[in-house]
Amino acid sequence: MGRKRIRDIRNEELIEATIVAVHTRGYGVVTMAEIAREAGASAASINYYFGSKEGLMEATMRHLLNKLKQAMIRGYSTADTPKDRLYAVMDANFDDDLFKVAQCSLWMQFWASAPYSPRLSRLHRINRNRVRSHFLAELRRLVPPEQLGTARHALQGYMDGVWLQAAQSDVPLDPAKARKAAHRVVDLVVG
Amino acid sequence: MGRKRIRDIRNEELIEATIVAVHTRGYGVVTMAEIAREAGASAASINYYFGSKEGLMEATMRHLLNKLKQAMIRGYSTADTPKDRLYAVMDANFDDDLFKVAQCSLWMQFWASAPYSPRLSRLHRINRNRVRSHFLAELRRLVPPEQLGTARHALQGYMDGVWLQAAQSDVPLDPAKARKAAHRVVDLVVG
DNA sequence: CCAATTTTTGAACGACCATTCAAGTTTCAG
DNA sequence: CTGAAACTTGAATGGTCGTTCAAAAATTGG
Repeated sequence: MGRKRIRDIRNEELIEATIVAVHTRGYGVVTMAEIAREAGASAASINYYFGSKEGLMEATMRHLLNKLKQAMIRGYSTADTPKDRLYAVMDANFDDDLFKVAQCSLWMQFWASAPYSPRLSRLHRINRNRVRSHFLAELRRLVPPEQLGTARHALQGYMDGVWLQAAQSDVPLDPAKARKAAHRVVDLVVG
Repeated sequence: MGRKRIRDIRNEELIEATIVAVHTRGYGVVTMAEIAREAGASAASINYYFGSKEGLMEATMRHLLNKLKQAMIRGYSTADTPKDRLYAVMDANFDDDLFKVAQCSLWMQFWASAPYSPRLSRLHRINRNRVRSHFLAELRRLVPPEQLGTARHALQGYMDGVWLQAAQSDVPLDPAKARKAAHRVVDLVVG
């Protein structure tokens, strides 16, 4: 099992380097060599670990999706009322660990290229459905049935929109502020 | 002036082909040859008209931004109350001419790559500021000052979010339905 | 119909890049 | 200590793509 350690360490280093490199150079144009330099490794060693550039990208996306999932679980564990759980869904997306410019940027770029990669679009769809059903489950208890679709649409759209803007920010983000703003939008929508 | 005609016709044809090709293949990987084939022309002739690939992309973006601007002006001309003008801003973004999968897709991909191209990011910033100030101008008359920021944020975020989702759709969009939904969100936010 | 201008394109060029591979270096179980 | 397994990398490979350019084709004004 000692054998597995190095692989795990390298994986994480390379994924972190990927996040930084994709953010600074752009998903479409970043090269293996640039990612490798960011990680202090060689392009060949990335292929040794991830098989290909696409494999690296998929692994990086999985890493981010997992962060989101963990934040969601963490939030749910201390939320008792439907509205608190609605807040929790929002808070997970604006978690301190997730709501950073580089990560929002990466997220958006994965999003933009997901339709052209079966491996990425699958991840994307799974995540989107999970968020959607969380929203619906809580909203069902908070708004009349005829407003359900509109409310879900408004909240999920808002979330996406904020990430989109965050990705373009040239100053560090303020996750706590974003959560406050999100709560106010929730209040606006569910009354 | 007969001299200008051919150039204009070709420009439009090539831009339309660009929209289709970028949508089907992805901004990051589409090639000049693919765009040319879509337009029934050669890659070399695109350079003759637009100078470079980036020039073509900028021209295509300008084309879409102009469509949005026209739709906005059209909507404003028949809106009398602040709320009607707020509807009009939304309606412009979900105009029959604009709210199509290929165009939403293109829009989003431009968005994702704007930070890495000075020419594109300039266009992006200008458009974003125009939409923002339209929202603020109308909202000022509809919500109390302390809710102004939240309301603007919620509506603009919603708009972006819907485009984002529309870009991933695998069925044709229904602009009229999108406008109705947007109106309901506006009602939800400004009461 | 002619010459000048505009438009089109095939082919060539030059640069770039993901991936592979053979040859090294490091790590570690026994 | 030792040999095998894990890890690393520089260089080579094969391919792709944007751009250029010279020459051909089409258009236009006179």
